[in-house]
Amino acid sequence: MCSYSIGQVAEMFGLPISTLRYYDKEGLFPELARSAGRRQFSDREIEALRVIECLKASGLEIKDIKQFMQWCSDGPSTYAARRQLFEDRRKAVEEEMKQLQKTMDLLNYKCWYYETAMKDGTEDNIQDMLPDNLPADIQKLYDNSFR
Amino acid sequence: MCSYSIGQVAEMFGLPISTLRYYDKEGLFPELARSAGRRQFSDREIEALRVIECLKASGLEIKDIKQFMQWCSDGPSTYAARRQLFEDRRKAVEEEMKQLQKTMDLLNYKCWYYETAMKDGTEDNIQDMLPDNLPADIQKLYDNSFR
DNA sequence: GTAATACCTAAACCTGACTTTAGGTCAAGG
DNA sequence: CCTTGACCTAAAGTCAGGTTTAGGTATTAC
Repeated sequence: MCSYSIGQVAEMFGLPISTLRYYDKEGLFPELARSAGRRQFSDREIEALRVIECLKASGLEIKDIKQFMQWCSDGPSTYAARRQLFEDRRKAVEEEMKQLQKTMDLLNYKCWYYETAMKDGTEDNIQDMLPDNLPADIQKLYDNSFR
Repeated sequence: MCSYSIGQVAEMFGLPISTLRYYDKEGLFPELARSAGRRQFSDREIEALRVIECLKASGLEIKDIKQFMQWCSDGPSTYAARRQLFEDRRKAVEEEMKQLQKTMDLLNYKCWYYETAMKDGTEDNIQDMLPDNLPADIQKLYDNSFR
């Protein structure tokens, strides 16, 4: 069984030590061991940290991550709840990716817009032709970013 | 030329009125007109708001969005800066999408994990076989989420 | 004329996720 | 011995991005 000090874990994950202490205080490591007052991170906590980063990236709040970690300590009776959580996060991330694609479409449109403006020396030409006589692929980018 | 009240714009964008006032206070509508003290949003501000939502979704902070809006008021001399901003945002969003894909991979792995655990009634079997004898596609999901 | 709406400002407040500060313990090295 | 380094706690501070509050104005509907 290997265990790591808080400093080693901070190094491994590129996180400040204060963040790990904060996570612990918020209940994200319900089974974290101590030796002479010092935290001893085991492989369980290393894997937990990977999941914490994933759930955070999916948009979950700390207090809900805490709930999940508690479920993990509660054993097999919480499998269904844990599975549902990951399902829900999957849906949320899918939504987020769709949103980001719309964002990307508008960014691409704007890049084209300013390239054209720089060629012309003015944006007036583009602005006037906004309705429909701009290149079909460009118009599509602009439209996609709406809905 | 049509103009909209703050209430109409809030309705159009599904935003609280207080948010629009806050954006205005932060300098996001440098050319916003007033009539008898009331804000009059024109098509310029409507388009600005679309861009604000896009830049926000790309991860840009309010103070940097303000800078961009200022550039827009400053005329053609800022075309290059504006273009560069959108380029940079495009890169940032690309990165974010890659990150989200890794997140998605781990979420998918975890969904499979708990489905299997529920079939088996325990997660011990899965945990023990973590190294390499799990289905290749599943192992890949787990690995992908690392780097 | 008076009451309901829709707007206005400045300033205080809120939330989540950390970070910083101040003061303390403990083990190893010179 | 005593100092350095790595750890500890509780509590206060920070920051972005708003939201709420308190008090006021102007227009419209009866």
